[in-house]
Amino acid sequence: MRIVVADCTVNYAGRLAAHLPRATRLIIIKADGSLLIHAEAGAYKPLNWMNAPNHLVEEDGRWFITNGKSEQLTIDLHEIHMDTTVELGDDPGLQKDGVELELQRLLSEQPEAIEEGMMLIRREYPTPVGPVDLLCRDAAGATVAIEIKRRGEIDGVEQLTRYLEFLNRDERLAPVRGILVAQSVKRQARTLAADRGIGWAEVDYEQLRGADTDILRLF
Amino acid sequence: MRIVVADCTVNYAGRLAAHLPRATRLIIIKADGSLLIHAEAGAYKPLNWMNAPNHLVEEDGRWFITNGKSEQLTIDLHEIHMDTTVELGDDPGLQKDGVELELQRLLSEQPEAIEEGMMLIRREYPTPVGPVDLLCRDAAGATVAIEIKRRGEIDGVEQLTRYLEFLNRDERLAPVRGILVAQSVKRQARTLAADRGIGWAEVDYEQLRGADTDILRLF
DNA sequence: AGTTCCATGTCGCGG
DNA sequence: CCGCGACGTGGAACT
Repeated sequence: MRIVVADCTVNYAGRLAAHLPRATRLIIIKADGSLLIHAEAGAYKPLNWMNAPNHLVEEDGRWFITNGKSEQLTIDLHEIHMDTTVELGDDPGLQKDGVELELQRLLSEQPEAIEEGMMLIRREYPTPVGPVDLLCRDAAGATVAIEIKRRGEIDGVEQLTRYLEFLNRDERLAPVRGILVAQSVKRQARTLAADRGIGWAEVDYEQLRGADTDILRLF
Repeated sequence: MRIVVADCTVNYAGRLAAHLPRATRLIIIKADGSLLIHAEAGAYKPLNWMNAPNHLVEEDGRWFITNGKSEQLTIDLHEIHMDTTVELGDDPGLQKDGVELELQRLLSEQPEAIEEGMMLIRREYPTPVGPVDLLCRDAAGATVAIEIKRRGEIDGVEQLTRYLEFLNRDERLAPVRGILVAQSVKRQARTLAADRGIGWAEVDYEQLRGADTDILRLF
């Protein structure tokens, strides 16, 4: 990783055109070639960047970075205040915990946590407007579409509405009802869901994980 | 801006829980307090971060960063390879050109690029649920609401559906039909649009811009 | 402050 | 490789 602090002017042409007037900025070039330009303010998002893979040509005081998708970045370096290269090595990577995918995995293994007698038909059941998180059969034998969110908000209800619209046209499945499942379901989402005849349920992530561990322990 | 390269272990607890095993990484602390942790690979997005405003406490070999939203980041510094502070100063900011707004401007000048005989009534036509990008009249004299996106996806159809719902209550305009216009319209968006009786059209940005230049040349 | 919507979104997964 | 949806989405504009 090469770390440069320099007075620079930057131009980007690609998905749009962008220009950075002369100022002092931090420029990072990573081992894979990706390049970031950061300013003093505003976290997270670089002012300008170029993702790997790309090609960097350095000629006196000017860098040209191009990639295969006809994007081009030009950096004019007026004055260099720092130019260091450090070896970082591979990163073992981030371990996340508590996101939707994990919730989906846990619930697909314990659909009865949503409702007594619920059984999984299929995870990621495809529809013309996208896959339903879980398609289940309830205790009475009726089909249930389940949308899982970390936080249950209005767009979760909208999404589920679209799925139900299409699922209910399939004679083999209809009638299909829907349940929005989340760690917490907001008031507005509850209201809209109720209005559309869609159910909702809150589940406890820690408890699900506990049960999951218990299941593992049986084997 | 403080630039640190160090062997570190990181833990984040907040919107989710995340853990970074020990490895060498780049840590940036900006003037506003925001903190970024970058690895050798993967551009743009930091492995972990903490946006300003936040509070940093440094005690031997360990940093605690907390913010008002009960998010917490802990960094254990095992070995520091670099620790530099540089003064960057204010950034004049980025000048952008050529996103959705530009597409809207071009199409408002060339509505016939969407459909033969189309004429502009008004750009950013207001409704109770937000402004419609373009309100037009077609060759037959009927009102048309046009939603412009760079990429036509499902939420574009949803947005247009909401506008149409309200526009069609206005007797002076009704009946109003809708067209989703984008550089490319995805299959799912087409399906949903068709299902709702909404049209879609793809336009070529470069071609529009070319035509725009030609128009300018006439004057 | 809360909401909505864009983004050079990025990222990761599944077909 | 493309399509599709989540994201600690971030960030800006508007109410």
